[in-house]
Amino acid sequence: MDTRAPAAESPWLPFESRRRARDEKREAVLRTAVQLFLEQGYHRATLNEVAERLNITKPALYNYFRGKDEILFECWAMGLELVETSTAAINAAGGSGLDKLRKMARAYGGLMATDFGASLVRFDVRDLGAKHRDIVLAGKKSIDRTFRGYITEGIADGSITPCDPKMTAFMIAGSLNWIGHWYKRDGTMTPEAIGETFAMQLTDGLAVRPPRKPRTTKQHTKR
Amino acid sequence: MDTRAPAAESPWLPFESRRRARDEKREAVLRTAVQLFLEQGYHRATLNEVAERLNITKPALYNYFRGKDEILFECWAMGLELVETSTAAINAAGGSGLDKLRKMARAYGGLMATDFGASLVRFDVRDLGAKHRDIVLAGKKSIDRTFRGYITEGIADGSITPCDPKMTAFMIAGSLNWIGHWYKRDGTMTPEAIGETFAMQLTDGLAVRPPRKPRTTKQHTKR
Amino acid sequence: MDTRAPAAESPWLPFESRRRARDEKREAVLRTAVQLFLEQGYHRATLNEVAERLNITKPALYNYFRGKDEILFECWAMGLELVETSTAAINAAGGSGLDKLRKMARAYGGLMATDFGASLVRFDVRDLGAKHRDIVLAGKKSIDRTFRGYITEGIADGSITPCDPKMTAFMIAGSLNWIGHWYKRDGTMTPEAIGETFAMQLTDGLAVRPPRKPRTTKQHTKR
Amino acid sequence: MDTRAPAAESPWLPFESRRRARDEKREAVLRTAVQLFLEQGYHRATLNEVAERLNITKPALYNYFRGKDEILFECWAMGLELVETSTAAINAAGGSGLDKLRKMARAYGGLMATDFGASLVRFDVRDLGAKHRDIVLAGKKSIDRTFRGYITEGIADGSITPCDPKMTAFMIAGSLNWIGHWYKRDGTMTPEAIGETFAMQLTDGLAVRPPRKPRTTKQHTKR
DNA sequence: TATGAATGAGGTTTCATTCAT
DNA sequence: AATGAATGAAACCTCATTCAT
Repeated sequence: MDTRAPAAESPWLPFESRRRARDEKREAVLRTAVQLFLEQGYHRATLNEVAERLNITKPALYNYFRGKDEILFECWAMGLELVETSTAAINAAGGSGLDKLRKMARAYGGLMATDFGASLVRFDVRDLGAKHRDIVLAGKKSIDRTFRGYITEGIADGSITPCDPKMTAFMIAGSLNWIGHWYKRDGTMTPEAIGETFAMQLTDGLAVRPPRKPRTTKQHTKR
Repeated sequence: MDTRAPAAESPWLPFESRRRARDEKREAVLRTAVQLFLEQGYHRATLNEVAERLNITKPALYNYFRGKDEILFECWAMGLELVETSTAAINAAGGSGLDKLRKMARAYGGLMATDFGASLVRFDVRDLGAKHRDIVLAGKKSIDRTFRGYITEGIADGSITPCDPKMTAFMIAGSLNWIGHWYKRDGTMTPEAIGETFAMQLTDGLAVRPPRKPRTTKQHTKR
Repeated sequence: MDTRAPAAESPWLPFESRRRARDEKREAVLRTAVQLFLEQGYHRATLNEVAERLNITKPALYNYFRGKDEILFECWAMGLELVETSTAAINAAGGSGLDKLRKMARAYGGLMATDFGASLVRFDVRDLGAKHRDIVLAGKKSIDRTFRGYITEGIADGSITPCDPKMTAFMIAGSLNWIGHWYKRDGTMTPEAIGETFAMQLTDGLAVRPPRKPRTTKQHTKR
Repeated sequence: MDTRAPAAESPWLPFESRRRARDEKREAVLRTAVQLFLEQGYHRATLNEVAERLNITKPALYNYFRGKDEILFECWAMGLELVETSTAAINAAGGSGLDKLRKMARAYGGLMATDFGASLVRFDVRDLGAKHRDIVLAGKKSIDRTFRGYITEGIADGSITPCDPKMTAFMIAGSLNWIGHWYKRDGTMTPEAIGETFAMQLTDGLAVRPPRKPRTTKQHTKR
């Protein structure tokens, strides 16, 4: 019942603004849904409650999404997009393999403390339709390839100690993924700090170290 | 398999053997269920299919378990038991903090490639009743404490480079937990090998290293 | 069958009428359910049959009630309301204790020949949830208190022969309650007639009688 | 399997005693069942719990009864038998219609405070199979006829004020039946006392009274 | 675009009952 | 006579989804 009349000046704006309104609502649904899905788990969460939290009714959701599993898919899509943005930036910035790996760990670790980021590891691809599932699996594979790629690169350019890239990627990514499971927003560390810590410590063992002088004093990252 | 002749000698054996039969069946249910739950996810898996795979009918399951969620709980309980057995052995063997941590990583990583081990990280505690949930959460907390304990010990005894035990434990355990998500039985590496690899690489960065001479030949991490 | 034309005049009516429609349906469910419950007994009656009789499907019932036992509770609530209405009217009208008791017997006895009235004595409180059960028990207690109150009043004001109010109330109410068990709608007596008969005969023995002259002709109870 | 040899002296006794044992067990089942049925209601009570209370297992019950509804029927049968015993005694003793009615009220009222007596009014004939149901209905009808008969007799012999025997019987029996619903064993009045009170008060209004002198002092049963 | 109402499908659970031992 | 195990039937309930308005 919005009765303000902008229609006079431009027959086009209302359409635009209407579309924008629509997109905003769609996003609102998504943000609410992802929270609920994370809170209660996809299966226990009901569309009814999603709707309730948005002060609308269940069928209204179907104006924005084709069904529950499409909402789920979009959560994943958002997460994947965030990751891709990060990797694009990292690739663009260049640097050694180790550099990139560290940046990636930092970024990805941070994302894991995010609703849409956590979606990547807290939801179950088997809840998706075949088509969507394939897309998501492709996205996850791509992330894995990114990690492995940086490691391989690093080994090649000498910044990373030789190792099995596949296993090492699993190790690092697994460690970061797990953040999505234990991170609580009320924790003491910010997502960035966690990403940073993990990035350093995880890659510390991998860095090719310059010959050290006999230790005299302890000189360490933390503390 | 038990071919010892029963009834003749003792009226007591049949009772024993009956109880054994019961326990065996209970275990069979559990093994079938955990596989199905892992395959399809707890919510998609139906008791009907569990029963079908066992060539019995659904209500027969209720002879062994009080309900679906009790089956789920027992999967967890099995996993926790396995972990506890491992830690007990590790503690009994003694050694430096680093030693223990490595052994733990090896054992725990190996378990993650196991059905009941994977239960610890693939299922959702919110699917349990309040009572069972508390037990499981306590168990998980205990595992976390074990990891942290070994790290703290190691720092104290000088075998581990000082670090934040909490974050480090999260890192290591997370990395190992992730095995439960990606490991497929058809993979090329045995669970033990994976546990071994992870154990070494994860703890390598933590080990306090003797002063090194300038590198001449490659003699890296993997020892 | 509301035939007043709605939508033209007011955008508000449709809402009203919709709400009314909803209430009417809820009531229809209740009337159908109470009949079925009385016919077959609460446990033998299935929601499926309730739904069938209403030409809807079972889950549709859940739009109006939270579950089978809530329907049961509402039957009771309807019955209790009817009784309360009666007692309110009786209290408002005033009169001697005996007067009130007679009116109450008449009204209550009549209700027992009613679906919702019979609910009060034909259903089992143990089929209710704890909360609802408490409400119903309170309601029953209140009815009992009403009977006893009238008797006590009557004794006090001299209209009723002294007696044990508790036992007498049990006696009278029990006698009336039983109507709910044997009354069949096809019987020869109307509910009102039954109420009347019971009211007179039950209270006749209680009435303080004026000294009689030696009986010469039969002039008894039935008046 | 029983190899103790009492057989020598009498091949007949063991049979007798075995049958007696069987009957005793059957009765024990019945007593336990009727209690449970009254406590929880027929449908909520499970054979499992009946068996548990008897320290046997569910299938063992089937040695004594053909099924749950047969147990229910036997409860009724016990109740009916008790009533019939009473009426037989009353009839044998003779007396006026009023006398018999009073005795009957006393006896029947007392029975209602009994497990098997309460069975007559607390259970639902629709839970029985058709055959058993017919038997029970016949029994209830017979009880009704007995009440009506005494009343008719009393009217005929002048001991009871003329009235509608059908309604009066309903009234009296209903009042007594209700005892089965409210009587709790821990109450202050014994079953006999209740029967007595009800018998007197219920029939008091019916008795043809001798001309009374103007009341001077209150002289009443209770208080 | 949003809603109330209704549906279909399916799942867990309970229990009386039977059967082989 | 008694048991453990298993079954069949059915009931309640939940929820995503659709449809008419």
